[in-house]
Amino acid sequence: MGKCEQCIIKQFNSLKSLTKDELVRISNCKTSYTIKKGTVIFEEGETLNGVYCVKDGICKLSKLSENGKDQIVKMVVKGQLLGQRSLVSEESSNLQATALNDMEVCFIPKSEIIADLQKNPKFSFDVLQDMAHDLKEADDIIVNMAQKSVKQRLAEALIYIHDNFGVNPDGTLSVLLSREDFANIVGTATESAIRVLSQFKKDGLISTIGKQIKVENLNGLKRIE
Amino acid sequence: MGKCEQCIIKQFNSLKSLTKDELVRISNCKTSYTIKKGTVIFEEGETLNGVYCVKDGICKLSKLSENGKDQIVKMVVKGQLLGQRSLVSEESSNLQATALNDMEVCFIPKSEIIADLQKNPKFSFDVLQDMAHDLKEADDIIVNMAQKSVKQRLAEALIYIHDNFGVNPDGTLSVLLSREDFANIVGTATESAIRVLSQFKKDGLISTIGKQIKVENLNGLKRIE
DNA sequence: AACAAAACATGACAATTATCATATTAAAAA
DNA sequence: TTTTTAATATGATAATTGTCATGTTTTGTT
Repeated sequence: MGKCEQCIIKQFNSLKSLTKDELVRISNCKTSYTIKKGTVIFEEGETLNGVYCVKDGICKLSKLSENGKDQIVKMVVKGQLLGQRSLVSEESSNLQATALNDMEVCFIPKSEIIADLQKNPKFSFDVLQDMAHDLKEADDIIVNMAQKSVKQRLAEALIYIHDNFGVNPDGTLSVLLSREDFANIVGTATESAIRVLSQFKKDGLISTIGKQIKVENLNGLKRIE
Repeated sequence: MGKCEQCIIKQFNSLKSLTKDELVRISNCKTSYTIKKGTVIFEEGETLNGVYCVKDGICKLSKLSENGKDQIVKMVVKGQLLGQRSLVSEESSNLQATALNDMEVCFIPKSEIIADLQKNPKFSFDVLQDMAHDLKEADDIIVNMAQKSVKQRLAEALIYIHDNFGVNPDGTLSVLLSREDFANIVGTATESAIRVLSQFKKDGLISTIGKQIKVENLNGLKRIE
Protein backbone atom coordinates (compact mmCIF):
# COMPACT_ATOMS: atom_id res chain seq x y z
CA MET A 1 0.00 0.00 0.00
CA GLY A 2 1.17 3.54 -0.78
CA LYS A 3 2.59 5.77 1.90
CA CYS A 4 0.97 9.11 2.75
CA GLU A 5 4.30 10.82 3.18
CA GLN A 6 5.19 10.02 -0.43
CA CYS A 7 1.73 10.52 -1.90
CA ILE A 8 1.54 13.35 -4.43
CA ILE A 9 -2.19 13.84 -3.84
CA LYS A 10 -1.65 15.32 -0.39
CA GLN A 11 -0.13 18.43 -2.03
CA PHE A 12 -3.62 19.45 -3.09
CA ASN A 13 -5.25 19.43 0.32
CA SER A 14 -4.70 20.27 3.96
CA LEU A 15 -2.73 17.10 4.62
CA LYS A 16 0.28 18.86 3.10
CA SER A 17 0.61 20.78 6.35
CA LEU A 18 1.17 17.69 8.43
CA THR A 19 4.71 16.88 9.50
CA LYS A 20 6.48 13.82 8.17
CA ASP A 21 6.02 12.06 11.50
CA GLU A 22 2.31 12.78 11.51
CA LEU A 23 1.99 11.51 7.95
CA VAL A 24 3.82 8.30 8.77
CA ARG A 25 1.49 7.62 11.67
CA ILE A 26 -1.58 8.33 9.55
CA SER A 27 -0.24 6.21 6.77
CA ASN A 28 -0.16 3.23 9.09
CA CYS A 29 -3.78 3.39 10.04
CA LYS A 30 -5.38 4.52 6.79
CA THR A 31 -7.43 2.18 4.64
CA SER A 32 -6.98 2.47 0.92
CA TYR A 33 -9.64 1.18 -1.44
CA THR A 34 -11.50 1.58 -4.69
CA ILE A 35 -15.11 2.58 -5.01
CA LYS A 36 -17.24 1.65 -8.01
CA LYS A 37 -19.27 4.25 -9.86
CA GLY A 38 -22.67 4.73 -8.26
CA THR A 39 -21.63 3.44 -4.84
CA VAL A 40 -22.92 5.39 -1.85
CA ILE A 41 -19.87 6.30 0.23
CA PHE A 42 -21.87 7.59 3.16
CA GLU A 43 -25.53 8.38 3.67
CA GLU A 44 -27.49 11.27 5.07
CA GLY A 45 -27.79 10.89 8.83
CA GLU A 46 -24.73 8.71 9.08
CA THR A 47 -22.04 9.66 11.58
CA LEU A 48 -18.69 9.72 9.83
CA ASN A 49 -15.71 8.69 11.87
CA GLY A 50 -13.04 9.84 9.53
CA VAL A 51 -12.15 11.63 6.39
CA TYR A 52 -11.57 10.41 2.84
CA CYS A 53 -8.65 11.59 0.75
CA VAL A 54 -9.69 11.28 -2.89
CA LYS A 55 -6.79 9.86 -4.91
CA ASP A 56 -8.78 9.51 -8.12
CA GLY A 57 -12.29 9.95 -9.43
CA ILE A 58 -15.10 12.24 -8.42
CA CYS A 59 -18.13 12.11 -6.17
CA LYS A 60 -21.16 14.21 -5.42
CA LEU A 61 -22.50 15.47 -2.11
CA SER A 62 -26.25 15.59 -2.37
CA LYS A 63 -29.54 15.35 -0.54
CA LEU A 64 -32.57 13.35 -1.60
CA SER A 65 -36.06 14.77 -1.28
CA GLU A 66 -39.28 12.81 -0.80
CA ASN A 67 -40.25 13.26 -4.44
CA GLY A 68 -37.06 11.57 -5.58
CA LYS A 69 -35.05 14.67 -6.43
CA ASP A 70 -31.43 14.70 -5.45
CA GLN A 71 -29.91 18.15 -5.08
CA ILE A 72 -26.14 18.19 -5.57
CA VAL A 73 -24.51 20.65 -3.19
CA LYS A 74 -20.87 20.06 -4.06
CA MET A 75 -18.62 17.84 -6.08
CA VAL A 76 -15.42 16.49 -4.57
CA VAL A 77 -12.64 15.59 -6.98
CA LYS A 78 -9.19 14.05 -7.04
CA GLY A 79 -6.94 15.74 -4.53
CA GLN A 80 -9.64 16.95 -2.19
CA LEU A 81 -10.77 15.71 1.19
CA LEU A 82 -14.26 14.31 1.60
CA GLY A 83 -16.04 14.53 4.93
CA GLN A 84 -13.84 17.21 6.48
CA ARG A 85 -16.73 18.47 8.53
CA SER A 86 -16.92 15.21 10.45
CA LEU A 87 -13.50 15.99 11.95
CA VAL A 88 -14.85 19.11 13.53
CA SER A 89 -18.44 18.39 14.33
CA GLU A 90 -20.10 15.57 16.19
CA GLU A 91 -23.29 16.00 14.19
CA SER A 92 -24.22 13.43 11.58
CA SER A 93 -23.89 14.25 7.92
CA ASN A 94 -26.74 16.15 6.30
CA LEU A 95 -25.63 14.97 2.89
CA GLN A 96 -25.07 11.76 1.01
CA ALA A 97 -21.83 11.09 -0.88
CA THR A 98 -22.02 9.04 -4.08
CA ALA A 99 -19.25 8.12 -6.51
CA LEU A 100 -19.86 9.62 -9.95
CA ASN A 101 -17.21 7.41 -11.49
CA ASP A 102 -14.78 4.80 -10.27
CA MET A 103 -12.75 6.22 -7.40
CA GLU A 104 -9.63 5.53 -5.40
CA VAL A 105 -9.67 6.82 -1.87
CA CYS A 106 -7.87 6.56 1.43
CA PHE A 107 -9.91 6.58 4.60
CA ILE A 108 -8.25 8.17 7.62
CA PRO A 109 -9.94 7.46 10.98
CA LYS A 110 -10.99 10.52 12.94
CA SER A 111 -9.30 9.21 16.06
CA GLU A 112 -5.91 9.34 14.39
CA ILE A 113 -6.16 12.77 12.85
CA ILE A 114 -8.17 14.71 15.40
CA ALA A 115 -5.15 15.16 17.65
CA ASP A 116 -3.23 16.76 14.80
CA LEU A 117 -6.05 19.20 14.31
CA GLN A 118 -5.61 20.24 17.95
CA LYS A 119 -1.82 20.26 18.00
CA ASN A 120 -0.69 21.35 14.55
CA PRO A 121 -1.93 24.92 14.03
CA LYS A 122 -0.77 25.02 10.42
CA PHE A 123 -2.92 22.00 9.63
CA SER A 124 -5.97 23.33 11.43
CA PHE A 125 -5.55 26.71 9.75
CA ASP A 126 -5.46 24.94 6.41
CA VAL A 127 -8.66 23.09 7.19
CA LEU A 128 -10.13 26.40 8.30
CA GLN A 129 -9.23 28.03 5.00
CA ASP A 130 -10.73 25.13 3.12
CA MET A 131 -13.93 25.40 5.09
CA ALA A 132 -14.05 29.18 4.55
CA HIS A 133 -13.71 28.62 0.83
CA ASP A 134 -16.50 26.04 0.82
CA LEU A 135 -18.68 28.43 2.77
CA LYS A 136 -18.11 31.24 0.31
CA GLU A 137 -18.96 28.93 -2.57
CA ALA A 138 -22.12 27.77 -0.81
CA ASP A 139 -23.19 31.36 -0.20
CA ASP A 140 -22.70 32.13 -3.88
CA ILE A 141 -24.85 29.14 -4.84
CA ILE A 142 -27.66 30.35 -2.56
CA VAL A 143 -27.57 33.75 -4.23
CA ASN A 144 -27.53 32.19 -7.70
CA MET A 145 -30.47 29.96 -6.90
CA ALA A 146 -32.46 32.98 -5.81
CA GLN A 147 -31.47 35.48 -8.45
CA LYS A 148 -30.67 33.59 -11.63
CA SER A 149 -32.67 31.62 -14.17
CA VAL A 150 -32.20 27.94 -14.90
CA LYS A 151 -30.47 28.90 -18.13
CA GLN A 152 -27.97 31.12 -16.35
CA ARG A 153 -27.34 28.60 -13.60
CA LEU A 154 -26.72 25.83 -16.09
CA ALA A 155 -24.35 28.05 -18.07
CA GLU A 156 -22.46 28.80 -14.88
CA ALA A 157 -22.35 25.13 -13.93
CA LEU A 158 -20.76 24.34 -17.30
CA ILE A 159 -18.23 27.15 -16.82
CA TYR A 160 -17.48 25.99 -13.27
CA ILE A 161 -16.87 22.41 -14.35
CA HIS A 162 -14.83 23.55 -17.33
CA ASP A 163 -12.64 25.86 -15.26
CA ASN A 164 -12.26 23.74 -12.14
CA PHE A 165 -12.24 20.17 -13.34
CA GLY A 166 -10.66 20.65 -16.77
CA VAL A 167 -11.11 19.14 -20.21
CA ASN A 168 -10.00 16.03 -22.09
CA PRO A 169 -7.54 16.24 -25.01
CA ASP A 170 -10.49 16.52 -27.40
CA GLY A 171 -11.86 19.48 -25.48
CA THR A 172 -14.81 17.71 -23.84
CA LEU A 173 -15.39 18.20 -20.12
CA SER A 174 -13.27 15.70 -18.22
CA VAL A 175 -16.04 15.11 -15.70
CA LEU A 176 -18.71 13.05 -17.39
CA LEU A 177 -22.14 13.77 -16.01
CA SER A 178 -25.59 12.64 -17.02
CA ARG A 179 -28.25 15.18 -17.90
CA GLU A 180 -29.90 14.24 -14.63
CA ASP A 181 -26.71 15.15 -12.75
CA PHE A 182 -26.68 18.54 -14.43
CA ALA A 183 -30.30 19.05 -13.45
CA ASN A 184 -29.44 18.13 -9.86
CA ILE A 185 -26.54 20.57 -9.74
CA VAL A 186 -28.64 23.40 -11.12
CA GLY A 187 -31.71 22.50 -9.10
CA THR A 188 -34.17 21.94 -11.89
CA ALA A 189 -36.10 19.14 -13.58
CA THR A 190 -34.13 16.76 -15.80
CA GLU A 191 -36.27 17.70 -18.80
CA SER A 192 -35.59 21.38 -18.21
CA ALA A 193 -31.85 20.78 -18.11
CA ILE A 194 -32.05 18.74 -21.32
CA ARG A 195 -34.02 21.49 -23.02
CA VAL A 196 -31.56 24.19 -22.04
CA LEU A 197 -28.58 22.09 -23.13
CA SER A 198 -30.31 21.49 -26.48
CA GLN A 199 -30.75 25.24 -26.83
CA PHE A 200 -27.08 25.89 -25.98
CA LYS A 201 -26.18 23.38 -28.68
CA LYS A 202 -28.40 25.08 -31.26
CA ASP A 203 -26.83 28.41 -30.34
CA GLY A 204 -23.34 27.00 -30.84
CA LEU A 205 -22.33 27.56 -27.24
CA ILE A 206 -21.60 23.88 -26.69
CA SER A 207 -21.33 20.77 -28.83
CA THR A 208 -21.91 17.18 -27.83
CA ILE A 209 -20.25 13.89 -28.65
CA GLY A 210 -22.60 11.30 -27.22
CA LYS A 211 -23.20 12.50 -23.69
CA GLN A 212 -19.84 14.28 -23.59
CA ILE A 213 -20.11 18.04 -23.65
CA LYS A 214 -17.60 20.43 -25.18
CA VAL A 215 -17.67 24.11 -24.43
CA GLU A 216 -17.39 25.92 -27.76
CA ASN A 217 -18.00 29.49 -26.68
CA LEU A 218 -17.06 30.23 -23.10
CA ASN A 219 -17.72 33.94 -23.38
CA GLY A 220 -21.08 33.26 -24.95
CA LEU A 221 -22.00 31.13 -21.94
CA LYS A 222 -20.88 33.91 -19.61
CA ARG A 223 -23.15 36.36 -21.40
CA ILE A 224 -26.29 34.23 -21.02
CA GLU A 225 -29.14 36.31 -19.62
CA MET B 1 -15.26 51.33 27.46
CA GLY B 2 -16.15 47.77 28.51
CA LYS B 3 -13.49 45.11 28.87
CA CYS B 4 -13.60 41.94 26.76
CA GLU B 5 -12.49 39.77 29.66
CA GLN B 6 -15.58 40.83 31.61
CA CYS B 7 -17.98 40.91 28.69
CA ILE B 8 -20.83 38.39 28.95
CA ILE B 9 -21.36 38.36 25.20
CA LYS B 10 -18.13 36.45 24.57
CA GLN B 11 -19.69 33.38 26.19
CA PHE B 12 -21.78 32.93 23.08
CA ASN B 13 -18.97 32.83 20.52
CA SER B 14 -15.47 31.54 19.93
CA LEU B 15 -13.88 34.35 21.93
CA LYS B 16 -14.75 32.36 25.05
CA SER B 17 -11.81 30.10 24.24
CA LEU B 18 -9.25 32.87 24.48
CA THR B 19 -7.16 33.09 27.63
CA LYS B 20 -7.54 36.01 30.00
CA ASP B 21 -4.26 37.48 28.77
CA GLU B 22 -5.37 37.26 25.17
CA LEU B 23 -8.67 38.91 26.01
CA VAL B 24 -6.96 41.75 27.83
CA ARG B 25 -4.75 42.42 24.85
CA ILE B 26 -7.69 42.33 22.46
CA SER B 27 -9.70 44.55 24.75
CA ASN B 28 -7.07 47.24 24.45
CA CYS B 29 -7.18 47.44 20.69
CA LYS B 30 -10.85 46.88 20.00
CA THR B 31 -13.15 49.67 18.89
CA SER B 32 -16.61 49.71 20.35
CA TYR B 33 -19.40 51.57 18.62
CA THR B 34 -23.05 51.75 17.74
CA ILE B 35 -24.49 51.27 14.27
CA LYS B 36 -27.79 52.75 13.19
CA LYS B 37 -30.47 50.65 11.54
CA GLY B 38 -29.93 50.49 7.80
CA THR B 39 -26.22 51.26 7.92
CA VAL B 40 -24.00 49.20 5.65
CA ILE B 41 -21.30 47.69 7.87
CA PHE B 42 -19.23 46.38 4.99
CA GLU B 43 -19.85 46.03 1.30
CA GLU B 44 -19.44 43.31 -1.25
CA GLY B 45 -15.90 43.35 -2.59
CA GLU B 46 -14.53 45.05 0.49
CA THR B 47 -11.55 43.52 2.24
CA LEU B 48 -12.29 43.19 5.92
CA ASN B 49 -9.39 43.59 8.26
CA GLY B 50 -11.03 42.37 11.37
CA VAL B 51 -14.04 40.79 12.96
CA TYR B 52 -17.09 42.28 14.66
CA CYS B 53 -18.44 40.95 17.93
CA VAL B 54 -22.15 41.76 18.00
CA LYS B 55 -23.10 42.98 21.49
CA ASP B 56 -26.65 43.93 20.55
CA GLY B 57 -28.91 44.09 17.53
CA ILE B 58 -29.01 42.09 14.33
CA CYS B 59 -27.69 42.40 10.81
CA LYS B 60 -28.09 40.65 7.49
CA LEU B 61 -25.47 39.24 5.15
CA SER B 62 -26.77 39.64 1.63
CA LYS B 63 -25.90 40.13 -2.01
CA LEU B 64 -27.47 42.60 -4.39
CA SER B 65 -28.31 41.62 -7.94
CA GLU B 66 -28.47 43.92 -10.98
CA ASN B 67 -32.26 43.93 -10.90
CA GLY B 68 -32.27 45.31 -7.37
CA LYS B 69 -32.93 42.08 -5.50
CA ASP B 70 -31.01 41.50 -2.33
CA GLN B 71 -30.69 37.86 -1.33
CA ILE B 72 -30.14 37.37 2.40
CA VAL B 73 -27.75 34.50 3.06
CA LYS B 74 -27.49 34.69 6.83
CA MET B 75 -28.52 36.79 9.76
CA VAL B 76 -26.02 37.54 12.51
CA VAL B 77 -27.44 38.33 15.94
CA LYS B 78 -26.34 39.38 19.39
CA GLY B 79 -23.56 37.19 20.67
CA GLN B 80 -22.23 36.10 17.31
CA LEU B 81 -19.15 37.12 15.38
CA LEU B 82 -19.54 38.92 12.07
CA GLY B 83 -16.88 38.60 9.39
CA GLN B 84 -15.16 35.51 10.80
CA ARG B 85 -14.16 34.44 7.32
CA SER B 86 -11.95 37.47 6.90
CA LEU B 87 -9.70 36.12 9.66
CA VAL B 88 -8.96 33.06 7.62
CA SER B 89 -9.10 34.15 4.03
CA GLU B 90 -7.40 36.99 2.19
CA GLU B 91 -10.25 37.17 -0.32
CA SER B 92 -12.63 40.09 -0.22
CA SER B 93 -16.15 39.61 1.06
CA ASN B 94 -18.72 38.27 -1.37
CA LEU B 95 -21.51 39.64 0.77
CA GLN B 96 -22.71 42.92 2.17
CA ALA B 97 -23.55 43.36 5.87
CA THR B 98 -26.36 45.72 6.80
CA ALA B 99 -27.78 46.51 10.23
CA LEU B 100 -31.44 45.45 10.49
CA ASN B 101 -31.86 47.45 13.67
CA ASP B 102 -29.69 49.59 15.89
CA MET B 103 -26.60 47.62 16.86
CA GLU B 104 -23.75 47.69 19.32
CA VAL B 105 -20.57 46.05 18.15
CA CYS B 106 -16.90 45.74 18.95
CA PHE B 107 -14.45 45.66 16.09
CA ILE B 108 -11.33 43.57 16.65
CA PRO B 109 -8.50 44.15 14.15
CA LYS B 110 -7.34 41.08 12.30
CA SER B 111 -3.71 41.85 13.14
CA GLU B 112 -4.41 41.40 16.84
CA ILE B 113 -6.41 38.22 16.72
CA ILE B 114 -4.79 36.32 13.87
CA ALA B 115 -1.87 35.25 16.06
CA ASP B 116 -4.28 33.72 18.56
CA LEU B 117 -5.83 31.74 15.77
CA GLN B 118 -2.39 30.29 15.04
CA LYS B 119 -1.32 29.75 18.64
CA ASN B 120 -4.44 28.88 20.60
CA PRO B 121 -5.74 25.56 19.24
CA LYS B 122 -8.87 25.70 21.37
CA PHE B 123 -9.81 29.03 19.83
CA SER B 124 -9.11 27.94 16.27
CA PHE B 125 -11.04 24.73 16.82
CA ASP B 126 -13.97 26.78 18.04
CA VAL B 127 -13.85 28.96 14.93
CA LEU B 128 -13.63 25.77 12.90
CA GLN B 129 -16.75 24.39 14.56
CA ASP B 130 -18.58 27.62 13.94
CA MET B 131 -17.62 27.59 10.31
CA ALA B 132 -18.64 23.93 9.97
CA HIS B 133 -22.02 24.79 11.42
CA ASP B 134 -22.46 27.71 9.02
CA LEU B 135 -21.51 25.45 6.15
CA LYS B 136 -24.07 22.86 7.12
CA GLU B 137 -26.74 25.52 7.36
CA ALA B 138 -25.76 26.93 3.96
CA ASP B 139 -25.95 23.46 2.41
CA ASP B 140 -29.42 23.01 3.85
CA ILE B 141 -30.53 26.32 2.38
CA ILE B 142 -29.30 25.28 -1.06
CA VAL B 143 -31.30 22.09 -0.84
CA ASN B 144 -34.39 23.94 0.35
CA MET B 145 -34.16 26.47 -2.46
CA ALA B 146 -34.05 23.63 -4.96
CA GLN B 147 -36.62 21.31 -3.49
CA LYS B 148 -39.20 23.37 -1.65
CA SER B 149 -41.90 25.83 -2.62
CA VAL B 150 -41.99 29.49 -1.62
CA LYS B 151 -44.72 28.64 0.87
CA GLN B 152 -42.60 25.94 2.53
CA ARG B 153 -39.48 28.08 2.59
CA LEU B 154 -41.33 30.98 4.16
CA ALA B 155 -42.85 28.69 6.78
CA GLU B 156 -39.39 27.38 7.59
CA ALA B 157 -37.98 30.90 7.77
CA LEU B 158 -40.65 31.80 10.33
CA ILE B 159 -39.85 28.67 12.33
CA TYR B 160 -36.13 29.35 12.13
CA ILE B 161 -36.50 32.92 13.36
CA HIS B 162 -38.94 31.82 16.05
CA ASP B 163 -36.68 29.06 17.33
CA ASN B 164 -33.31 30.79 17.00
CA PHE B 165 -33.98 34.45 17.71
CA GLY B 166 -36.85 34.13 20.13
CA VAL B 167 -40.04 36.04 20.82
CA ASN B 168 -41.10 39.17 22.71
CA PRO B 169 -43.23 38.95 25.90
CA ASP B 170 -46.36 39.33 23.73
CA GLY B 171 -45.32 36.37 21.60
CA THR B 172 -44.32 38.30 18.49
CA LEU B 173 -41.02 37.50 16.82
CA SER B 174 -38.29 39.50 18.52
CA VAL B 175 -36.58 40.17 15.22
CA LEU B 176 -38.66 42.72 13.35
CA LEU B 177 -38.37 42.27 9.60
CA SER B 178 -40.13 43.95 6.69
CA ARG B 179 -42.05 41.85 4.18
CA GLU B 180 -39.27 42.67 1.77
CA ASP B 181 -36.72 41.18 4.18
CA PHE B 182 -38.77 37.99 4.38
CA ALA B 183 -38.88 37.86 0.60
CA ASN B 184 -35.11 38.30 0.49
CA ILE B 185 -34.54 35.50 2.97
CA VAL B 186 -36.79 33.11 1.12
CA GLY B 187 -35.59 34.17 -2.31
CA THR B 188 -38.85 35.32 -3.83
CA ALA B 189 -40.62 38.52 -4.90
CA THR B 190 -41.88 40.83 -2.16
CA GLU B 191 -45.45 40.47 -3.43
CA SER B 192 -45.19 36.69 -3.28
CA ALA B 193 -43.98 36.81 0.31
CA ILE B 194 -46.82 39.17 1.24
CA ARG B 195 -49.36 36.90 -0.41
CA VAL B 196 -48.10 33.81 1.42
CA LEU B 197 -48.05 35.63 4.76
CA SER B 198 -51.63 36.78 4.15
CA GLN B 199 -52.57 33.18 3.48
CA PHE B 200 -50.85 31.99 6.67
CA LYS B 201 -52.83 34.63 8.54
CA LYS B 202 -56.13 33.49 7.01
CA ASP B 203 -55.26 29.92 7.94
CA GLY B 204 -54.58 30.95 11.54
CA LEU B 205 -50.95 29.87 11.42
CA ILE B 206 -49.75 33.36 12.29
CA SER B 207 -51.28 36.62 13.45
CA THR B 208 -50.01 40.14 12.92
CA ILE B 209 -49.89 43.27 15.04
CA GLY B 210 -48.81 45.98 12.63
CA LYS B 211 -45.80 44.50 10.91
CA GLN B 212 -45.03 42.31 13.91
CA ILE B 213 -45.64 38.63 13.36
CA LYS B 214 -46.73 36.11 15.97
CA VAL B 215 -46.53 32.40 15.35
CA GLU B 216 -49.87 30.92 16.41
CA ASN B 217 -49.48 27.36 15.20
CA LEU B 218 -45.91 26.15 15.00
CA ASN B 219 -46.86 22.60 14.10
CA GLY B 220 -49.19 23.87 11.41
CA LEU B 221 -46.30 25.77 9.86
CA LYS B 222 -44.16 22.65 10.00
CA ARG B 223 -46.80 20.69 8.12
CA ILE B 224 -47.02 23.15 5.20
CA GLU B 225 -46.71 21.32 1.91
C1' DA C 1 -26.69 -9.50 -33.44
C1' DA C 2 -30.74 -9.10 -30.78
C1' DC C 3 -32.83 -7.59 -26.90
C1' DA C 4 -33.65 -4.97 -22.73
C1' DA C 5 -32.87 -1.11 -20.08
C1' DA C 6 -31.46 3.28 -19.37
C1' DA C 7 -30.63 7.89 -20.94
C1' DC C 8 -31.85 11.50 -23.97
C1' DA C 9 -35.14 14.34 -26.38
C1' DT C 10 -39.29 16.96 -27.35
C1' DG C 11 -44.29 18.26 -27.36
C1' DA C 12 -48.38 19.59 -24.71
C1' DC C 13 -50.06 21.30 -20.76
C1' DA C 14 -50.25 22.61 -15.75
C1' DA C 15 -48.44 24.78 -11.73
C1' DT C 16 -45.75 28.09 -9.61
C1' DT C 17 -43.91 32.39 -9.27
C1' DA C 18 -42.80 37.09 -11.15
C1' DT C 19 -44.23 41.43 -12.85
C1' DC C 20 -47.10 45.34 -13.37
C1' DA C 21 -50.86 48.13 -11.90
C1' DT C 22 -53.20 50.14 -8.34
C1' DA C 23 -55.29 50.56 -3.78
C1' DT C 24 -54.83 51.01 1.04
C1' DT C 25 -52.57 51.64 5.21
C1' DA C 26 -48.80 53.04 8.12
C1' DA C 27 -44.88 55.79 9.10
C1' DA C 28 -42.05 59.87 8.62
C1' DA C 29 -41.34 64.65 7.62
C1' DA C 30 -42.77 69.35 6.94
C1' DT D 1 -51.87 68.29 11.74
C1' DT D 2 -51.13 67.93 7.07
C1' DT D 3 -48.39 66.25 3.58
C1' DT D 4 -45.35 63.14 1.69
C1' DT D 5 -43.26 58.94 1.40
C1' DA D 6 -42.74 54.20 2.19
C1' DA D 7 -44.72 49.73 3.26
C1' DT D 8 -48.40 46.51 2.79
C1' DA D 9 -51.98 44.43 0.17
C1' DT D 10 -54.38 42.39 -3.78
C1' DG D 11 -55.89 41.70 -8.62
C1' DA D 12 -54.68 40.67 -13.44
C1' DT D 13 -51.52 38.84 -16.38
C1' DA D 14 -47.13 37.09 -18.13
C1' DA D 15 -43.02 34.34 -17.78
C1' DT D 16 -40.66 30.52 -16.09
C1' DT D 17 -40.36 26.03 -14.85
C1' DG D 18 -42.39 21.43 -13.74
C1' DT D 19 -44.99 17.34 -15.04
C1' DC D 20 -46.73 13.86 -17.94
C1' DA D 21 -46.71 11.49 -22.22
C1' DT D 22 -44.26 9.51 -25.74
C1' DG D 23 -40.70 8.66 -29.04
C1' DT D 24 -35.76 8.13 -30.07
C1' DT D 25 -31.17 7.07 -29.23
C1' DT D 26 -27.58 5.05 -26.67
C1' DT D 27 -25.70 1.64 -23.75
C1' DG D 28 -25.18 -2.69 -21.77
C1' DT D 29 -26.20 -7.65 -21.68
C1' DT D 30 -27.28 -12.17 -23.10
